[in-house]
Formats: sequence, structure tokens, C-alpha cells
Amino acid sequence: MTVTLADVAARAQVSPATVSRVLNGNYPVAASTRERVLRAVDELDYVLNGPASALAAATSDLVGILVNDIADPFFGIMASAIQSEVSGPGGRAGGERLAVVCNTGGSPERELTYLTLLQRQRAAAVVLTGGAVENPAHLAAVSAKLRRLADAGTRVVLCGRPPAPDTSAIALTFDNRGGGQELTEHLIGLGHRRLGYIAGPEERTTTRHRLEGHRAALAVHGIEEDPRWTVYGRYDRRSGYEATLELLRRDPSLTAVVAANDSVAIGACAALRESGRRIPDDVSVAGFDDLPFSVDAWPSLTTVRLPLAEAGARAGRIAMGREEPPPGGIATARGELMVRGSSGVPRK
Amino acid sequence: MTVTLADVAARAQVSPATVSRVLNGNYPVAASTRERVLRAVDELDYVLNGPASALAAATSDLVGILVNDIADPFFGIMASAIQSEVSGPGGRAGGERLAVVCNTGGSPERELTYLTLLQRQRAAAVVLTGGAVENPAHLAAVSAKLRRLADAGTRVVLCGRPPAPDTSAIALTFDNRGGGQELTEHLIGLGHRRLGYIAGPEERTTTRHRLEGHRAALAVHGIEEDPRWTVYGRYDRRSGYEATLELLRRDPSLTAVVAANDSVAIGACAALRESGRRIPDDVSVAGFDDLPFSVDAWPSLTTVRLPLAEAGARAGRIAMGREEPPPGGIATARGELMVRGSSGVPRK
DNA sequence: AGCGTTGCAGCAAGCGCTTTCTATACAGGG
DNA sequence: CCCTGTATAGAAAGCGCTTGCTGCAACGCT
Repeated sequence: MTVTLADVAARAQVSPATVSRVLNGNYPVAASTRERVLRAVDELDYVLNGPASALAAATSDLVGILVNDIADPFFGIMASAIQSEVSGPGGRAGGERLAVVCNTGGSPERELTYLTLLQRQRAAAVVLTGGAVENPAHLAAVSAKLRRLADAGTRVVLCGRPPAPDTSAIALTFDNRGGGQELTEHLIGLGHRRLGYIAGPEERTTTRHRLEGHRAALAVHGIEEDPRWTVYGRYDRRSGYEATLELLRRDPSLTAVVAANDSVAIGACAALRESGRRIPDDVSVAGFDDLPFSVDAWPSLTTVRLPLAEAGARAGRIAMGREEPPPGGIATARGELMVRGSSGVPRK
Repeated sequence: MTVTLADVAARAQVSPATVSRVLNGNYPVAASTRERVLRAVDELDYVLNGPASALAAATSDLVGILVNDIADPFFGIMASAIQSEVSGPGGRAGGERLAVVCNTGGSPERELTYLTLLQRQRAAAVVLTGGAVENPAHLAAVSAKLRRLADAGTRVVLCGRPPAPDTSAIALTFDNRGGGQELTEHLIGLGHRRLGYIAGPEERTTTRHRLEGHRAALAVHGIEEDPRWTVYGRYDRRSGYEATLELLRRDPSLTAVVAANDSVAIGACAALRESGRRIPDDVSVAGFDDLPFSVDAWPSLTTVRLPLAEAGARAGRIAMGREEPPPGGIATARGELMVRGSSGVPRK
């Protein structure tokens, strides 16, 4: 029924071995023979059997990209950058690898499941993106998985994610702490003294690092933090909206709201507006990530730009072995403070 | 080095066949034997070799999801819904299938390449999402591919995409035309007579259908369309921003701007605001899709809600054979007009 | 002329699993 | 007590491909 290598070989009047070598192009084949084979491939509309090939060669052309939330552009941008590098240098339309993204939905179990599935497929490489869940048991389980993957020859790269201890995984991280600190220092510099903070999910590394940066800035300027000023939530708009209402309820005198990311900040803006406050006249707002929509939010968002696409591209190249890993296997990219319309001098 | 089925069999003191049967659970195995095998699997930390299994069984557990733009929540939401259905009913954390999303970036070549790659892997199912490129040659090529995939036993489902002619693919489409018409009729009902339209890429089905709906509404109300009122662009914010400036240049007297989707509409809002116009007092704006951010844009966006998650979930179930395909293989979902703050009565 | 090279193609042995067919063991009915 | 039926396990034949090794011309060197 389906066309096999042998069919092609018969049609081209060569041995299956020769067809295989033409297709893989890693062994000398005479030009005339090659052409004959290629013609047969074309005429029969032959498509390689991936599993068979993977089995025989003990490698596959699958590259997995794990993301926490596929509906969030933060991950979309990184995934997109990774994929284009994996699919072929210079943006060749496709290339030979199957770059696929897997959506964990932020669930540790799903993360592990996908890792196993990828291990099962003998993936050529795996890129994990975004913050990790800080549960020790989970971290250990992930590290163990990554070790086994690496042992099996799968290249493992972490992108926008902290290094995995006891692992050979290359880590390209973001300086969330530094960015958070710089951002809050900017607000303090403007004169803010009562700053609310809307954090992400409590057990995420990203959440913790950004919050630590925020608090470091407060400490540097001798501002004692009121516990009521921090609310945890999710990394989405609705969460920002609700958390802001909660913050205002707890302390209506806040003059600034720092959000865990841009989506949250947008939600915060909506809540502030609905409560009759003007931005930044009454309350300043700051985000994180500098996603594309942030610049033309209203007002445009003061935030920290993260080199998402650059990091993704680099992770993709490293995963394909086309770029040297950074010394020590770890590289940290700094964020860049983007001061825009949503932050200003407090009026009271 | 790596653990194989035979190793597990040896450890459990059974034959490889028995281990395979325990793992696949489709053949009677005595409870005691099963347990022994499972223990051995656990102790050896055995992971099935996917390619070998796929080769022997002539099927794989890979399910591919093709999207035009992974950074766009429109696709993210559908992909996410598809993935959860594929990964297991009731949201089981993982399940047995590897649901992966492939980013075509809207490029026809990449679309074809991914289809071939998926065919190579003998994917269990493939779901194509979003508008198709209306190039006849490309459509024919895609149809041919889909036919071969179906022949090889791969289930093919189109989600938010028009039916593929001469194909057995199940199509779950959106009524873009009807939605577009309803939206524009709403604006006309408010009194608008000079409406700009920012379309998506010219060769996409989605673009054409939405625009046709818009024009149908104009025709119904006897409004003669000025060719200057339509600008084509991409489905992103920046495009909306630029297109709006262009529209205003061409005809500063427009009282409404209808955008191809919500992102474009957000960009339009930014451009209008920068040109000193108030929304909706001076100019009304309307989007399409009702993505999550639309409700708390400022002002909140009048748009057409598409059942993205529902359609995705259904597509996922059909792809897994857990739901009957619609009669005739085609189902069309209507959009729902969401009237919000960005549309109002024109003031002049 | 003899012989080592070089260039290209084929043989055949797997890769690790699934599955058909066969074998064995035991239970119960005649 | 033999025969049939039922339940469970094993043997072995591939699945379609890759690749180390062998084979064999043609070539150029001494």
C-alpha cells in the first residue's frame, strides 16, 4: 500500500542502501545515480518512514519546546524564535527538523509527561521555557528527567528559566531580579513611597525573582514594606484586574502598582480606571516583559524589556548545535527599563 | 546503555511479548504477572522506544496542530483547547498522545513542510487551524497532502478553517461573513455612513469572508463604498496602527473603523488617540474574535465573539475519534456580536 | 605489468517493538 | 479418565530503515 524505500530502490534500479544514502546525503553517490533515485522518489511520491528511520539511526528529527501557556505571547514569541532557528538557518521554510511546541499549562505533571513523551520519541533536543515551579520534589523529578534525556543524547536547553542543578542543561536566563529592582527604583525615584505589588503564582521562580528585586529596591531606599501591599495571582489580565481592586481595598492611598508582567499591568490599568483613578496622575503602573501590546496600551506601559526573541533564537541555535553554549553553561540576559506614559510623579 | 523491553522482560522473568502486552493493555495478562512486569518497569526506569513501537505497530501517538502564528492568542486559545482534549479526556494531566503545535508563520511552504514532516512521523491526527491561503496551487497541494495523510490513516480536522475540497477532512468553520455583516450593520444602525475597513492579508480566506460580510452590510443599507476606505495589512497591532493612519490620511471624515481582528483594532485605537480623536465620540472602532484582552482595552472593544475554545475542544475530540463528526463533515459556528464601549453614535 | 588507491554500490545485520500463531496448564463435562 | 475449552505465556517473523563491511571497477603509480 504505502511506498517504501525498497519500492523506490526497485524503480531506480539500485539497492535500498543507495536510496537511503541519497536521501541522507552523507555518503558519496554518483551524480547520475542520485538523479535517478530522486526521480523515482518524486514519481512514487515517496515519504520517508520517520519511525523506521529513527529506530535504525537511533536518532530522530523531533525537537520539543515546552511552554507554560501557549496563549501567552511571552511564550509565543520565544517559541516562534526557537522554531525558526530549529527549522533551518536563515529562515529556510521548513528544514528537516520537526520543531513542535508542547503546552504544559503550567502544570508540573504535564511538564513531566511531555518530557517523557519526548524522551520516548528520542527527541533530538528539548527546550524548556519560562519560570519553573519551585516545588523541590518536582524540581528533582525534572532534573532527573533532564539527566536521562541528556544521557540518551538529547540536547537540553533552558530558555528564560533558571539553571537545573545537577544537569548538563544549558541555561539562558533573564535577570528578573535586576529588572524588578531597576523598575521599582525608577518609581521610587519619581517620588513614590506606597507601592502595591501584584505578583504571579507564588511557587514560580519568575514570580519570586521579580518580587525580590522589587523588595530590594524598597530596602535600598529605606522604605518599609507593608505586607498588605503584595497580592499574589496569575500571570494574566484578569488576575491583575482583581488584584488591583484588592490592593485598593486594602490601601486606597497607594500611588503606584507594580505588576508581575504586562498582562497583569493591563488588567491593573483597567481596574484603576474603573475606580476613577487616572494613570499616571493618581496612580502609576508598571509591567514587565515589554510585550508588543504594551507600547500602545493606554497609557503606554512603563516596563522592563526582555530579549525574548533573541534568547529564543540563541536557545534554538544551541539546541541545534549551531552555536557554542555560554561558558559554564549559563548566560543571563539583562532586561532594559522602558519608561513610558504609565509612570509619573505622584501628585499627593 | 538504554533499557529495552527485553531488559524489562528479563528482570520480570517473562517474555518480551508479555511486557509489551502489559504496557499496551490489550491482551489478557494475569494480575500477578502484570504486577511483576510493572515493578520491573519501574525499577529499571524503562521508557518505551517510540519509533520502534510506531514502526512495529504502524501507528504513532503524535498529533500535530498547525497554527499560523503561535504568538497570536487567537491560535493559542484554539491550540490549547485542542491539546487538552487530545492529551486526555477530563483534562487528565498528559494522557498518552503527544499533542504538538507547529508554527507555520502563515507561510504556505512551511505549512506543506510541516504536513510532510507529520506524515513522515505517521501522525495519528492533524488539526489545521485558522484561515487558509487562497492560492489555487497551494490549496491543491494541501488537499493532495491531506488526502495522502487520510489514506495513511491519519485523521484530519480543520478548525476555524474552510473545508478542503476533494478531501475527507472534517471542517469546523466560523461564520466570518455573517459575523462581519452583523458587526457592520450594528455600526450602520448607530448612524455611521463613512466606515473605514482594515483587512488582513489579501490572500487569506478569513480576510475575504470578513470583508465580504462588511460589504454585504453596506450594500444592504445602500451605502456605496469608497475604495479608499479599505486598507489591507497583517493581523497584528502594528498593522492596525499604520493602516488607521493611512485611512485617516485618505479620508479624515471617517466616523468608524472596522478592523479585521481585535489586535488590529487595538492598533487602530492607538492611532486614533494619537491623532487626537476620541473613541467612540469622534470615531467608533470594532474588532473581531473577542480575544481576552478586548474586554478591557480602553475603551472596551465592540467585536464579534468566536467560540475558539469550544471549536478547538470539539476538533480535538473529533481528531481523537471521541466525537462523531458533524453530518456532511462540515459544521459552521456563528459569532456573537459583543457591543461595548468602542462603538457609539457618530457626532457629526 | 603489477598493485595499492579511490570511488561507488550492494549485502546483510540489526534497531526495539508488536502480533500472529502456537504451546502449555488447568478446569470441567461426558 | 480422556477430551474440549479457556486462560495465559512464549517463539518468531517481521515493520522500514541505516550502516559497517565487502566487492569490484577504473585509475594512476612505480
